[in-house]
Amino acid sequence: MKKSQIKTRIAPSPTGDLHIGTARTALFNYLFTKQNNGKFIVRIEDTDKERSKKEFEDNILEELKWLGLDNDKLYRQSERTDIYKKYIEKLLKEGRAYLSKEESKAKMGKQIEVVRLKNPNKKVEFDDIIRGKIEFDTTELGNFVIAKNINEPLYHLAVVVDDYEMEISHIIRGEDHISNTPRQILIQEALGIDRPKYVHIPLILTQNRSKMSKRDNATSISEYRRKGYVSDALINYMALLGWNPGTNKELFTINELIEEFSIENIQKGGAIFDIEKLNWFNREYIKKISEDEIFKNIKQNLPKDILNMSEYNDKILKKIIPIIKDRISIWSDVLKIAEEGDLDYYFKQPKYKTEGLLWKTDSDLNIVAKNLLKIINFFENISNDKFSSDEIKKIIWDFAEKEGRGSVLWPIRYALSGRNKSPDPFQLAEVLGKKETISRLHNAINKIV
RNA sequence: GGCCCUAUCGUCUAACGGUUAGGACAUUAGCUUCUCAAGCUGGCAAUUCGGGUUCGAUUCCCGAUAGGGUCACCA
Repeated sequence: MKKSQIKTRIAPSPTGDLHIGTARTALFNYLFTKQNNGKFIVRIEDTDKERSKKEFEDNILEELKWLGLDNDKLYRQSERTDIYKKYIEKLLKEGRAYLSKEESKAKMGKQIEVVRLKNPNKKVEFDDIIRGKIEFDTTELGNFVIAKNINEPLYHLAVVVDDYEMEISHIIRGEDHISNTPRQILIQEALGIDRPKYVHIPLILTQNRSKMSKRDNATSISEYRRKGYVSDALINYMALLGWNPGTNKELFTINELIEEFSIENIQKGGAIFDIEKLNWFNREYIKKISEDEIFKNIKQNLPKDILNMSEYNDKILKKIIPIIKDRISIWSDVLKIAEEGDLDYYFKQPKYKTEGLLWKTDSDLNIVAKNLLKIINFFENISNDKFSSDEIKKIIWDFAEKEGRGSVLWPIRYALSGRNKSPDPFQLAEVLGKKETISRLHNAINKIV
């Protein structure tokens, strides 16, 4: 066995979409491997014919690719039965395993013949790079089954054989595999093969501190992708779940992660998955994305009612990108905002009740009308190309100051948006343009008189 | 229940055996042009408990407690 090269693997079973925990394990393997110029292997563990599905394999591969965790080599256990058979026969021939006739547990009453390992019933001790020595008494394991028959290996046998054949140097996997390790070591010893290095990383936990399982809400990478998380944000967040650089730095590119990652800094205890923090990371990444890319993503998440309205056009959407950008954490928030009615008014005259034009303590709509008329006057005097937020503000500020900011600003903003909450009136006016702004102001006045 | 792993703010975490126990998210107050968002400034908030070892334990050891994982003819 060549020892010099670092070789790692992840071994997902295609019984579900790529799980967030598997993705994080893949990431740690990937970072460690790339840092050491090693090889990262993906091995699809599909020995269970009943539960393995091609669609899940496709999903796993697809999402790993989306995350940027490319593998150097892909294997499928279902294509390697001949190899396992050789090892099972060896074990049988050397008396380290035996055939056992017994009643099927799966199918009551059916007689079958399984392959069991002869357990030497000894204490097994192994070193875990992040946990130190771990000791087990394997007696309680009994003569466990390693294959359903000579052609159908079970998990433990297949894993041991593959890790050996593929020359895996470091097995970096979830903590839930600690208890599997002694079994696998027993098989290695029966086979007389070398032991790889073990690294058991902490689990990702749900809010109630239990292992994230498929039945929990959002556990597949696909779901996060669909909701509009950015892959780099997901990577960054997952890297910091259970690992830290030892400094206060939190934002990392994948290359920085490869550079700074270290197994020694991996945490021992499980980490709760915190969607709020992930959202924060996602915002940070959205900030860095180019206008074009943002535009594309926002448009994709716009509901049909907006896209299909006659007033819709890309120009306006482009203008409100900064406004939207500040209000979303993930792309699907665009849809949420739209559904709450906070986007319509950029495209068409909003409907609203006249009383809404009144600022808090004010009660006289006639004064509102008078003020709006005055504002229209100001606006008329601004040339089209100077109709910008800053300019508008400069021109009406003194007047607003004199009449009371709320009394002036609120009606403008409300006349333009028809909403109690919106961006400020200057921004709105700029987006809408001189003509539309003035038109909406006139509309408001007409409603009053 | 057996075996195994783990234990710092609500959450993710930092701290050669000596720090006012630090940062981030969340939260909270204030500021910033009316409302919102963003931004800025400040606040609240933790070493599970009990024994040791030590001049001195978040840190080392033991125990308790709590949480988690695992106990297949799944992986």
